[in-house]
Amino acid sequence: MTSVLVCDDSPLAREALRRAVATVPGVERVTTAANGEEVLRRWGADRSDLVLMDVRMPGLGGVETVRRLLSADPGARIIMLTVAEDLDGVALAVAAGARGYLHKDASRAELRATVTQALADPTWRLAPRRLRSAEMGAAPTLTAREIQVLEGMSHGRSNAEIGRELFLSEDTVKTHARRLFKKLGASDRAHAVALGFRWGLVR
Amino acid sequence: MTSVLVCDDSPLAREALRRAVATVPGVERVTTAANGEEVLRRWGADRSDLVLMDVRMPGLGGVETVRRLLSADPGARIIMLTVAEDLDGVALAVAAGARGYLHKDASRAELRATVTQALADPTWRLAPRRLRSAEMGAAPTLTAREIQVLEGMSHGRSNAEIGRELFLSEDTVKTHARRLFKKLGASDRAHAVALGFRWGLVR
DNA sequence: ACGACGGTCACCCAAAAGAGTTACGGGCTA
DNA sequence: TAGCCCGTAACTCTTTTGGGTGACCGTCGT
Repeated sequence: MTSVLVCDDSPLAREALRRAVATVPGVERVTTAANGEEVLRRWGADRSDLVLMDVRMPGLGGVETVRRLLSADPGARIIMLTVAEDLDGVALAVAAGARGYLHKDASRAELRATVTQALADPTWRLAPRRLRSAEMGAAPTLTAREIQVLEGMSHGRSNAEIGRELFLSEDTVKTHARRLFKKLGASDRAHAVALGFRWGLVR
Repeated sequence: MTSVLVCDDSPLAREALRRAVATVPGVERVTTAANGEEVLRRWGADRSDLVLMDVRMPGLGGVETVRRLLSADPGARIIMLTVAEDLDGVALAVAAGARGYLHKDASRAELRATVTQALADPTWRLAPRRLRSAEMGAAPTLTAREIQVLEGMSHGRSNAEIGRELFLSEDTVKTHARRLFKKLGASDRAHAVALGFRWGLVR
């Protein structure tokens, strides 16, 4: 009897989570709790295989609940739920023994994948997936020259300056620039530099 | 001989951190490394009492470096440095054994307090303080508007487009642009975007 | 051997950017 | 209250950019 406990103080979020978790293959029962106290109170009589818990809750916070739950039952598997960059909460919860965390704005698929994983592997720890939206995976390939030009741009040099530096004519630099814009899908040099940073092509 | 090792791939941040840490009472030596490999390579011959390490680094990431460093020397004390909502990194690093973390935009006082605490108490763990004030070292302070304009630039928008987006005239956007260039020491928008990334002002 | 690609360069042209300057109102602070 | 910074805006003037296009020469792989 595989059961999951969802704990969140917001009824909307709780319900949404309950429904999402219920669609995970293998999950036969999903119970909910509105706060940490409720989780602890019921844990003795009714344990679940996995707990999804909001980091930020009124009363006992998520972190304190993790601590108490684990001291009562060291085998409890807990995944924290978090909105935004709740660094403190997540870090503390993980330090306290939570297995991982999920962004609340993670996709349903994301949530299900993580829950599936956590249920399948009792030793599972921290496989926090953050959706990299669309295009991640197709890293644009710039030539060495193009990278040099992009780097020049990132150092605030004009095309003419880059040309002097690389012993090229300004026109050639412009050609490289145009080509790398195309490859990166950049609309101008500032955009190209930003994309370069985001892709890890320059620093 | 109390020594601290600062590891960050960004020369700007590294230098700023080095200077800030050097002002902590009791710290006699501050060494720096540009990447995880360097830290590990030097650790055998030259250990420090505390390591400040960027979460996000090329090559061995901060997290992997933490793992390896701790498996080599379980007593190593490490504090992660992070920009923005680097949830994955921080959570992983803490799970791997880092003692805590610091936002890169924490104030200098913040940084010093945490380093002092970590050095004073070998058992210290996770006292992540988040302060707003900013200006670590020479970190330029941009106004909200200026950041918005910089972000617009990083998305490849023209001044006119940014203006439309923010309900400003193009001329006003240009004014903000000129001012933020001055603050960042940028020679053009591409340079400004690069510096924004290097300082962690945009992503 | 042909084609694709990369590196080099040139020319034209419209649009954008950047520098300099001025200005006004609001808010905070010394 | 005077000063300073911020946000807003406009104006001028010069420089730079970016797009389009065409071209020549290697190298590589098919």
